[in-house]
Amino acid sequence: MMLPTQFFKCLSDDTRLRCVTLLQKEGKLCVCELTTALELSQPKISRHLASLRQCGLLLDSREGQWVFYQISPKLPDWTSPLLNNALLAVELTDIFKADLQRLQGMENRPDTAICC
Amino acid sequence: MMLPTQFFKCLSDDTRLRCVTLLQKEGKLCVCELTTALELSQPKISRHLASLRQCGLLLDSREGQWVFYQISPKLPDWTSPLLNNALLAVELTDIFKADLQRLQGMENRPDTAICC
DNA sequence: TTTTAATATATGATTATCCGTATATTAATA
DNA sequence: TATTAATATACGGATAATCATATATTAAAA
Repeated sequence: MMLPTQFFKCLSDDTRLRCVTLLQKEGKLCVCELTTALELSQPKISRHLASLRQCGLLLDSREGQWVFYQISPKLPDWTSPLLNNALLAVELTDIFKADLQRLQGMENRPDTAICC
Repeated sequence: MMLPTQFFKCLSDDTRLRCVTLLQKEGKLCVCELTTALELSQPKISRHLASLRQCGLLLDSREGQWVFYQISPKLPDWTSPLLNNALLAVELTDIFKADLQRLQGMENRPDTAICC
């Protein structure tokens, strides 16, 4: 079960906060989308996603060669307003704006590739 | 200036989260009140309060032999809803309830002692 | 079946965090 | 001024977090 301190620890690292808020904004993203958006190494992204999955904050689902992550729908109720306010705070930062822009400018995104 | 990750790091430790939420609830408390409420050693409490003051989350003010701490009024706007929701989450926990009860049951609290 | 793309994990090193204990500082009081 | 109460800090050790690099796994495609 998720405890408040554990929840805040999840958001206390730059890489993790950027992943979580981007997922909060976009709903569902695969590892390579996050890697591109954040401009960080794949192992670094995977490692942080694994820790977020292990503590129950994120849910993963494999679709073919891609693994998609999303905010877990099973989180306790008190997390929801905190996640919303975290996103509102982070959206103000230049780092987040740049992450979102790189994501939207990314070519060959798996979601769009599937429908072609 | 306070950044989101730094803010969450402040709340990612049990001792700090208990102090911050108790201050959020009670407005202003001195070190010995927090030490009594949390049943932790004075140096441990002081060390965490110092780190919270250094990053700008708390404000301290000396009144005679006591040093009072409170949530800083100079925090950026995005912190306010996060602090409110953090309190709502923490208030549900047994640890917080016990902290509050010990605080309210404390004898010779400096605030009340002053008006005698 | 070989190869390639996407993702995960293992390893070892570095750094950060947290703690208990001892001691210093500050202000009030005797 | 000596003492006491409240608070802060210094020190050393233990534990945890983070990272870069290398390698393993999984699924698709050639």
